[in-house]
Amino acid sequence: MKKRRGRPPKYDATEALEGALQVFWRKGLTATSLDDLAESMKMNRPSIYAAFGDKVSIYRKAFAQFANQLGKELDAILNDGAPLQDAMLRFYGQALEAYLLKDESLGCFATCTAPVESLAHPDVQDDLKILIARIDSQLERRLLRAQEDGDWPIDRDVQPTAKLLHAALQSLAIRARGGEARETLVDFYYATVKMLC
Amino acid sequence: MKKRRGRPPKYDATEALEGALQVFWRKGLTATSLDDLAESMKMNRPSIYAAFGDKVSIYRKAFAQFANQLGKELDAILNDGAPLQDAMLRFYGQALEAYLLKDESLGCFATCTAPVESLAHPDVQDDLKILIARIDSQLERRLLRAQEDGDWPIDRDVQPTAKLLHAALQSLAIRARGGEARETLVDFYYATVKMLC
DNA sequence: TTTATTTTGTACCGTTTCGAACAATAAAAT
DNA sequence: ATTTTATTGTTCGAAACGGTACAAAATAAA
Repeated sequence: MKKRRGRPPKYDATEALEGALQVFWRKGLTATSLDDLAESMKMNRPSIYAAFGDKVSIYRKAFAQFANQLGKELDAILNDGAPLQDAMLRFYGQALEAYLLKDESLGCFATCTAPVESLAHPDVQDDLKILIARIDSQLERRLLRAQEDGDWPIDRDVQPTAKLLHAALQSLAIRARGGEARETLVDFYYATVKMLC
Repeated sequence: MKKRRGRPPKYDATEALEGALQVFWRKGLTATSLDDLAESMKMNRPSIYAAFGDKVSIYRKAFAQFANQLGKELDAILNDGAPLQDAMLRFYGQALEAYLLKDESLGCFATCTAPVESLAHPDVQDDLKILIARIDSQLERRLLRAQEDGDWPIDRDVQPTAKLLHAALQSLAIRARGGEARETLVDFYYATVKMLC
């Protein structure tokens, strides 16, 4: 680890991308201006461009950071030893906490901001597709383990159930963004867990 | 029905809004410029403004037209006398045809373009919320009728199942927009109908 | 102390954007 | 015909946008 040579950066890359994520989450890619980003990333525009490239590149890097953190959190929730039903209730409960942060109707960053950009920006479409497949896969593996543990009926189809559980999560994201009340969303995911797990 | 007095409009309001819908569907509200709209609505900008107001107003009017047409189509599919499973398969099949029109990964206009705008434009949030509730309600009524007809188990919960069927539709929309292949989407909705209907 | 290197921050450029002003046009009413 | 009313289409202007040039600043190396 040798020392850098020039003037030291004032920013931290992870923190800056976290700031970018917060604006993109609320405004989406297109409606977010470079001035918005400069403010929330606490950098000025030339520094942003030098460090992360143009606006789509910043969005994709923020998306990647979001996806990685999400992957870790889901893994922790799904694989902490709790039975399937408990795990899934906490899975949805924690998601909903992020979707309704501080009573803002945020929804999911990926589900609510990426689809609209995916036609104009094929790279974003790929990012979204990969993230969806990754969550599908995490849920499938959890269901498989539940079957091995005798915690979930062996005769049910893992893959479609995983996708349906994922669909419920996406629906929570969209419904939260649409302003539905927390209570109705909670009722929905409880019923979903009851029906599918 | 008396005759209008001034120069007759060259445009038809429904057709113009249909043109607007097509651009908004692909680009979303923010990324669509008034020049884009002028081209697809076959009107020039001042005429658009006089007839439909500003960009958000145009979007909301196109959204309303979309929602009304969708409501009628769903009603026709769900209530044509076919058994529940057949009706739901055609419900998803017809949706997917729109979502993958001409092998464009369009997804659903409402699901893919409205959420990202709903924080900046509370009116759009309301439009989205109302449309979601309307589709929920149509599915609920169909399940209730299936119970009355002995076509669906009386002991299952109508409301959560309707929302879950709706969630599968929303997931199809997002997955289509993410570029998933038609075949995997078809497999998903067949499995969904099998599990829930 | 001097030089090399890297980031910062001000200022700027060309383009695109939204919205409006204005005259020209087309039809009905008088 | 003339007037009235409503839409069309050209044109304009002010603001916002994404992106960049360039000098000042800050640190390590020589």
